[in-house]
Amino acid sequence: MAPITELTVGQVAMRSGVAVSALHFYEARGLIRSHRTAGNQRRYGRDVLRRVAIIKVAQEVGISLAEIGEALASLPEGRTPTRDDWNLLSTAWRDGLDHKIAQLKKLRDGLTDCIGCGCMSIDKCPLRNKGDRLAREGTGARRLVAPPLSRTS
Amino acid sequence: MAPITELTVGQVAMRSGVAVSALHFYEARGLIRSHRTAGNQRRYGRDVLRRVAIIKVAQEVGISLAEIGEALASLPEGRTPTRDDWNLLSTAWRDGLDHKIAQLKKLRDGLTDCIGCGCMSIDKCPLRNKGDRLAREGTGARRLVAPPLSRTS
DNA sequence: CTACAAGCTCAGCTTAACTTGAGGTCAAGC
DNA sequence: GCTTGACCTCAAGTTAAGCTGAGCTTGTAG
Repeated sequence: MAPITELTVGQVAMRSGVAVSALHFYEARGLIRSHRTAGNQRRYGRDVLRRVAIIKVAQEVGISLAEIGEALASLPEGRTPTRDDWNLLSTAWRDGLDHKIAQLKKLRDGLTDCIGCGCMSIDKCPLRNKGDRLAREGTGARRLVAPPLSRTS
Repeated sequence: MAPITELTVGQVAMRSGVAVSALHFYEARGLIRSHRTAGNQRRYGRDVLRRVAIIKVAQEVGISLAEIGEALASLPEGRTPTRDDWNLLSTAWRDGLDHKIAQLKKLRDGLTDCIGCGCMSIDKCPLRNKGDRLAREGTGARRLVAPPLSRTS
């Protein structure tokens, strides 16, 4: 019982809930891959659905596409990823999330005290100092949150 | 012992750790205010330092400038904000932060289970469904994280 | 065999949050 | 009185993460 192995962009879009244009975009960024039919149309393997699902989930917690791309790149290029492959990835992100949660908690707990207290000089305030990494990260727009997750690479 | 009440952009930049251009930008967005000298140069009151500090802190937790602006707008325009004014503001944000932390925790706890289990179809997976609000939020770039905080207005 | 939906590519628009640069002014030291 | 550094304004560039539309090709259903 050979399952329907190949999916068109439209099908992937429908099933994953992301727009076709977004899929094109992810592919251009190397987050997902496809091969082409004789008529130059994209065909995706089934695992693309899971990849896309992960992309969405990761984005929701503030991980940038670039970082997601790095993580996904750690998955085997040739074969379909096993459960272990995925778990490795999710474990790595768990650490990042833990860190982020801790960060947010500290901010929450410190905020009320700190805002009113006048301690907010750059050097002394714990709130300010925590984010110093973010302070200088190249030019252009800064990411809104996402502290660099620990990378496995 | 009259304290140095007036600060130049450069001084504010140095003390707050943000670039002069960013201060201009915040001012254009109405997040901070200044008056001008005879020679058209900006002069800031001391409370601008705290405002800027808050802007930075809030940004680190993923609050957009627009939302920060709204919150800061709740501060009294005329007089220097009292401690109570600031506390009101921080309390409002605390709720947002609490919500966000809870969200992140649920994600973290669900991630490892969910990624490997194949449940990630759009309809069934709790991870996917949680973020549905974010899925359609106008055109253009989406914010990376920041679920709309409860506004006081 | 002819519509018409679905694909394809490529260029350009969008938002957020700034930065950079050009071209000109202000102020303080020597 | 002049030079130098800090300011000023305004326009345009930058990144991320796509969306939109034009113009053209594929594929499939009637």
